[in-house]
Amino acid sequence: MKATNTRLKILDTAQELIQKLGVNAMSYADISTAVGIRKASIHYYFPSKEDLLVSLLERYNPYFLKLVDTILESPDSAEIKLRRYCGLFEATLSSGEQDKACLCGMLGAEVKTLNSPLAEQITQFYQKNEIRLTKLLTQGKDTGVFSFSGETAAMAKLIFSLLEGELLIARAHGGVAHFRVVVEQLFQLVKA
Amino acid sequence: MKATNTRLKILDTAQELIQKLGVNAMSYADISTAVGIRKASIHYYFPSKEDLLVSLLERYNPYFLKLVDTILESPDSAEIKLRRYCGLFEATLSSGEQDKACLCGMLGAEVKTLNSPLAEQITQFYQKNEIRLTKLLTQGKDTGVFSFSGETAAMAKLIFSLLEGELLIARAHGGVAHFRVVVEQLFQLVKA
DNA sequence: GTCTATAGCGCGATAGAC
DNA sequence: GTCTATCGCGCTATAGAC
Repeated sequence: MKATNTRLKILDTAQELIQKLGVNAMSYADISTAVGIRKASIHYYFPSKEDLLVSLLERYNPYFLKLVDTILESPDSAEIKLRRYCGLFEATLSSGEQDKACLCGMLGAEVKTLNSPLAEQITQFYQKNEIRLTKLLTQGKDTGVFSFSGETAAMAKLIFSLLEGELLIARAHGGVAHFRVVVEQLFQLVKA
Repeated sequence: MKATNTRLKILDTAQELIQKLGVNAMSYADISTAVGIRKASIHYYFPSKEDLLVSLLERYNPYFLKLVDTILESPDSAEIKLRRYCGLFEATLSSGEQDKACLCGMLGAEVKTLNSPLAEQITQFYQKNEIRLTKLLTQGKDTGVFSFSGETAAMAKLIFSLLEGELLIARAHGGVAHFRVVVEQLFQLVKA
């Protein structure tokens, strides 16, 4: 697991291509062009495409969840924390020069074309986000900044599906403006 | 008649494959196996893959929107209407033997790999659903069965993104049960 | 309308030189 | 580690027989 520069460039490029186009439209040829190496060199680091995808999620999931944990452990109010959490998704949509979706959102759409180790990594990403959102919402209710009917865990599932779906919808229709409208509406629903 | 039957079988099969696997994982070979004809015969009806996709949306969009209009024009309460609207999505998820997402939800994820006539058809599907949801919510507010803060149009966008996202998430994690939990939570948020 | 046959390309993957 | 060269496969698409 040495972090050579080439290896990192391959991972970065593959991730960007998947977030933009999807797994099944991303190819070793695309990566080799973007990185400036030959296809065979990619196989040196990642013998099969599945190896590449597994490594991608082994890097992405902890990375993203670490960002979430940093938000959760901050001294901010629950409202600010939720805004920062939504901001992670908005940043994905508007960073770089192209519209990107969440890596696990894209992979989720195409999950029926993937093998079990990958499917489980995707599922775990969803679960862990729901758990963290549940904590965040619980804190918000306890501190009196959030108020909504229904189960907190159900609300967490709702928010996560909303953000993942919104990321995919907004790329085709409405862009960042659409995303922001929906996030503001979400706050209308949960604010005390 | 026989010709028409074959054409319909091709469209049905292509739609099911896309809803399950995505556009870029669906192939003429898959369709030919399922329908029981040869690849060349599919090209007789749909010369290029893009022709097939355009025809698919020319059929799917009016079909789905007609179902929605039937719900809107019914004498049901706004709450029942919204339940029936969500039911259209749940039926997609649980009908047949396999998990399927919304056709336009799947295509939306892979929209960056599609040409402009298709991208516009997808965008229009989103817009028309948001417009109809806005009407439904307005009626619900006017009749006193719905009550929520914020703009009605923003709430419509939120609900549509939620349902599209939930369809994709639930296939990988939680299934129909997950879907139902989220829909129930949605009703907690909008009910007066 | 449906078939066989095939063209032409891009894909993931491997062998072996350097 | 990176390269050239190549394999075998699956893809979209076309030509032409029936």
